[in-house]
Amino acid sequence: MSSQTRVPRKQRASAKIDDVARLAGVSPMTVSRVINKGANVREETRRKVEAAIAELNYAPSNAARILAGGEDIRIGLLHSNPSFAYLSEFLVGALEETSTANAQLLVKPCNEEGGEAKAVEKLLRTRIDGVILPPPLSDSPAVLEALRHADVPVVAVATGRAPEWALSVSIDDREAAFTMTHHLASLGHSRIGFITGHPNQTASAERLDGYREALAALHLPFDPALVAQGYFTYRSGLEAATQLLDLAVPPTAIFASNDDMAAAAVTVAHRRGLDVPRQLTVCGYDDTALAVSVWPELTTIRQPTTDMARRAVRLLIAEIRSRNAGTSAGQHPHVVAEFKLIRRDSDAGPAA
Amino acid sequence: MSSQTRVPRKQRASAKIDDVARLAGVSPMTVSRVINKGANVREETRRKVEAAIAELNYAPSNAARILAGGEDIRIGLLHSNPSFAYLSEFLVGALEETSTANAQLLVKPCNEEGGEAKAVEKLLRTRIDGVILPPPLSDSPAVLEALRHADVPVVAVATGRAPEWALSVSIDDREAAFTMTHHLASLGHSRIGFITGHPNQTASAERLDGYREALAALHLPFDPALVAQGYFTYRSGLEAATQLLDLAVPPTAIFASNDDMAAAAVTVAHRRGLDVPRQLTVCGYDDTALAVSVWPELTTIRQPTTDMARRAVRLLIAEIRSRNAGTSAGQHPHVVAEFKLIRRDSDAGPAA
DNA sequence: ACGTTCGATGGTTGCGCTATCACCTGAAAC
DNA sequence: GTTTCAGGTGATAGCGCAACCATCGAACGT
Repeated sequence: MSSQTRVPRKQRASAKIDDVARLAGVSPMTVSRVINKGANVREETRRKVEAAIAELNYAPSNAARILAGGEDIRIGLLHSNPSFAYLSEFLVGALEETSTANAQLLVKPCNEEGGEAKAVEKLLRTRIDGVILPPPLSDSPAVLEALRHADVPVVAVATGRAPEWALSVSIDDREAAFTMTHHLASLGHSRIGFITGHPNQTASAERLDGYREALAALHLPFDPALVAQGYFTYRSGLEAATQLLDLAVPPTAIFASNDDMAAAAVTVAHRRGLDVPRQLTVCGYDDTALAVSVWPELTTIRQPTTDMARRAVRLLIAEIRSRNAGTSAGQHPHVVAEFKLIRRDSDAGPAA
Repeated sequence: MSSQTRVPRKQRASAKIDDVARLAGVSPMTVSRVINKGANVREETRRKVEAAIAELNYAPSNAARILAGGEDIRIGLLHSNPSFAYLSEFLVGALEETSTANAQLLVKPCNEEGGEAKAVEKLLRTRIDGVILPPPLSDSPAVLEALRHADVPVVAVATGRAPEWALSVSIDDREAAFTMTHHLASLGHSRIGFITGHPNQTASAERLDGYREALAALHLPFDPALVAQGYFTYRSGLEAATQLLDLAVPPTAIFASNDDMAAAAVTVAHRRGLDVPRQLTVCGYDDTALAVSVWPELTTIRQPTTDMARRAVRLLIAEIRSRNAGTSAGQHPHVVAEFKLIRRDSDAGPAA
């Protein structure tokens, strides 16, 4: 009835697709095509449109895109307190990939020991299309089980033995430990001590296996006394290294399952007046910031953490898409990333 | 003309606002009101709607909300490589806050020395409403200048001297250093060595000032020989500590401007057969993971990093909103967070 | 020469939500 | 008893974009 002149709701300063279309002298639809895949657009038209986009500094509205039928992928990332240093590299990679894929990343801490299932439940209540699990959560039976129960796609990262039903991205811990052990042997060491990781992380066993396999391959004897139990903490490394160096015939090299424990081994050596690496070689694993915050800087194994996070996100998104399309092949890819032995100053041949 | 039955575009499994409305027997608009602020809705109606929401497990579509006139805040976070451990705590806080505020966080590395301005430019090209700068970028004149030029709201975090035109969140470095120095003196130390931070980070000077002020307040002499230049790196800490301990009358305590350098000081002490803390007290700053990855664990100053990130985001969003509303008061709040002296095992009274 | 096909383009519609205003009730005010 | 007003509620109209046809011209075949 009334010819009311409603006030416009807002004045987004930024250009919209119609502005671009007008400037380029085409329809909005054509602009959309140029932005998206650009299929079936004449070269000349495309150029005009692109020029218009550049001139107006146009950036499509994500919200509108999603609303108009684009997908809206939401990925949850659960993390627990340990290894903040690792987490940040991981987050950066995940964030990067989710933003280029136009997905949302929801980061949730999952700290309390018993509250894991609860944290999962809480996360899932917000409609999550997939979950990405960095270590050590990627090994947590409670979390894994809760997620499996919810039938949500999951990527387990850097775990030694990912569940079959999940996706995974990891390095070959066994091979990495093999490589490091081989490296130490090639330096001339034959009594190589090993400090294990926490028994509830599957990677720990893999690393130990790699150590043993290398020994076997090199026809070196495996001496159980040279394997000391550690728990990935500095403190446990202190004890393990002490135990190893207290041996009647102590090792000439110690390979620790992470950098914290390697740093601890260095400390123990120094306290005993042992020069590293002249009198004792010490190697770590993970290449965390600690590896270069210690003197001498640690020879260690580096995982491409940021890149692994990126890959994990990509894997997850692919799985989500194929699920949505009903194309889920029931395949669960397990990606193996390349590790790298980083040689620094903590290794040398055995003392004469 | 044609009574074509268009195929529906997609079948979002999840409930929409209309479903809730129908179930609750009200209009979508009422549901919207309940979701948002709930102003002018009868208590009974609200309850019905809430029940319907719960039953359908309804979650509003962000995209639709934004599109329908909600704000769409995009915050950029620039970071450079140093102190990955810090970054991750920071990221977690920032992510948390942006997601509850329904804003987007765009994380961009800014590594190359000269490419800072370029990184800023690249970030700004994507329509950014504000930028959050963790250290050490919060002290980078190049970055700051580029941002100021672009007239974008900025929060500088953990900088000693934030530009007036920007927002900031930091602890009072001067007071923190004062507190630590005071603590050492109260333990009985009167010759307290100090290792400075990198001269291009403004917090360094603040910390030194705090040290000097505490000395003055305690009527202890200030001896320039007890101040050694460091650069926040482990290596520089090694040199600085060596210099300090080589003094004819060496200090009985060393206060380093960060944990890395404190760890280095511990190493130097150990190499000289000095027991820490029995024969030398060493204290750090920042409470990074390193502080507890070293033996003895470091007494240090802890910044509430995660919380500071949260606050920074909140500050930025408030500023963006008031700008959008044209209410920008020209005020630039500078929030001061609470630090905490964390006492661990690296300090004790001076040797008798 | 004329129909056929296909590539390029445009018009229309609607994604799910909220701003706006109209409306409708009941209670207080006259 | 009627007016007034406020609080509660509903109807309508987009937000900016992309899916879905429709269309139109040109290259192609016979």
